[in-house]
Amino acid sequence: MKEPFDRTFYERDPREVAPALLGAVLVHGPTSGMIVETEAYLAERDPAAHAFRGKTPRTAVLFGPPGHAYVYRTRAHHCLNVAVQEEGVPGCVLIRAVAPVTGIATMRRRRGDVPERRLTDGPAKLCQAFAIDIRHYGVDLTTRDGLAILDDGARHATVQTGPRVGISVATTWPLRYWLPAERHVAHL
DNA sequence: CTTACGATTCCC
DNA sequence: GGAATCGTAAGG
Repeated sequence: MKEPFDRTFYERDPREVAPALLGAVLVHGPTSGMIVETEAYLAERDPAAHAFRGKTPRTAVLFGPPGHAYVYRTRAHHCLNVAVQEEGVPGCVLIRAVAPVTGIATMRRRRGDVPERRLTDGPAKLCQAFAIDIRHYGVDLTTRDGLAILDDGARHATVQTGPRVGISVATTWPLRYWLPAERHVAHL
């Protein structure tokens, strides 16, 4: 039986948590999927991080306790992150892609007529497929209720790393992590 | 109040 | 390559 990670799992540096999240299962109602791609955003000196310019109403949850969802809107889309590190330290991990496991028919209905591998291969695409939006801002991901991330109990020795995507600064930092040979990873 | 700008996606 | 599209943050 898969269980949520405990609080201490999320208390670490985003560069540790991001690869550790690969293989874990994102669950929301009937939909679930294995996390196959993540990105780390650092609490300190990371000009690409939303928290770089300090605490605002939008980024407040990043400064709160770890393991809570940071959902933000960009243009017409939503993205899901997990706040990590201890309270007051705004590190976070962006969930960039999952591989669908259950509720695929539901995802199809929400995503429209797209190829199977395009269902959840992007941060905004997976939010649409899982019906994650701003209402999930701040929700605790360490409980089984509602939106949750469950531990698959496996270790993933072969994690691929490379530059983050979609940003305009610090573009060469190798803070993107994904499972090799995964069809559902974006930009592959 | 006004303005600039996206941690994206989809279509041409 | 370019538009969609609107909340957020910063500045007047």
